[in-house]
Amino acid sequence: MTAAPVPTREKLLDAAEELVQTRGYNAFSFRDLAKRVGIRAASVHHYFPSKADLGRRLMDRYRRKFGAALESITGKVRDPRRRLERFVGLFRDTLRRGDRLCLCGMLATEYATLPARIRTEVRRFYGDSETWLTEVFNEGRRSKRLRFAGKPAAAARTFFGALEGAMIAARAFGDERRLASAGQWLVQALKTTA
Amino acid sequence: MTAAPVPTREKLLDAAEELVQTRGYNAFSFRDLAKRVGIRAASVHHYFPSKADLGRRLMDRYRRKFGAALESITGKVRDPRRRLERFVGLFRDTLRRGDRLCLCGMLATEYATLPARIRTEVRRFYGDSETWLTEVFNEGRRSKRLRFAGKPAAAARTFFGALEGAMIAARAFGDERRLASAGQWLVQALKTTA
DNA sequence: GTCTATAAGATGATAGAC
DNA sequence: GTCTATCATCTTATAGAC
Repeated sequence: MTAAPVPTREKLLDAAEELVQTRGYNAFSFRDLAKRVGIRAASVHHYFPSKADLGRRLMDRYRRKFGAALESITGKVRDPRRRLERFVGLFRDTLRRGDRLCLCGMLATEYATLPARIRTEVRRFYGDSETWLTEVFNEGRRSKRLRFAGKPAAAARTFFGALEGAMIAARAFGDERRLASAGQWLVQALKTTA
Repeated sequence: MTAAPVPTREKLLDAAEELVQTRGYNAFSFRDLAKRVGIRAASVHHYFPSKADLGRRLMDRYRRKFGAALESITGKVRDPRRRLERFVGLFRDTLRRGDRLCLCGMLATEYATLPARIRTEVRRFYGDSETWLTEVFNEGRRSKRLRFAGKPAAAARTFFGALEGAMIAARAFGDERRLASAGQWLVQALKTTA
């Protein structure tokens, strides 16, 4: 039994993902990236013609992976309240794996400086996440497991944004409990709000 | 009656503030900054020896200005719920003034790349804001104008982080209603949560 | 696929003239 | 205070050898 070798392209995406999640798109270079993978900066261009292209592929892959994680939750967990807790768990896992932020939150903050291609991917990630959450809030209201005022889509956006914000603060303070606490507070509020 | 001329130092801080709030600390240069003020990049060093120093002064000034705005709210508005609405209003005003993010939220996202001096100022901003909000939540619970589970400090952190996150998304979508909607949702939840 | 070499420009910062 | 000149380094990207 031999482990399949990781293609250089995947190694590059993995390393770039970590760099963007921790430092940001504007704060890493092809040099940084190449060094981590053990090749030269020029060789990165063989896989990704430009930095903008790399950024777009990165966000695209991240969105797909996140989407798969959401599908997994949908398949395994029925209760809307517990689905939200699992959603929070995805953010917590990301933060724990090397003080990373959500790639989407990082890039959204850098939005004004991003190439159009990457911007589109960022918005798509918001769209996917909010669509999934909206469905959870819909089902939660129907089954009376979640109580909240207003439209489910508004609750979904607020919930998602609140986690992004909590994650950013949690990393700045080196205290992951800030994220967990925000998640608990939000779910608690959704149990009891009229 | 002649308007007092704005000293170059203030002009630099104003221009830098706008640049960091929109583009980020890592995405602006002394050249960008100097060009906006009408001097050369080298001259900026006369006022701020290094970029790190500029960043620190910037965050310090921003924190003081924001603190003054909070004091003003405290002096003018009694009702805790309305104080929260005014707090949200500060974020909305910032976003409207040229699609700016909260300086603190921007720098917190870039935290991993920041000099220690700036990091300290970022955490101080969180501290000040959360302290003010905690007092509002305390008073709100006492007067039964705000209802929420858990400690006031936890509610304060979640509230603050949620606005930071909503602001980031609102700018990416070019839709300030995303911020207003999140603010309303949160305040609404705080009226009715057990 | 990876390299070296190179381009053309940006970056933060300093020295010293005016 | 502001400038020009300069530095050493980094940046994204391309051309062409191996």
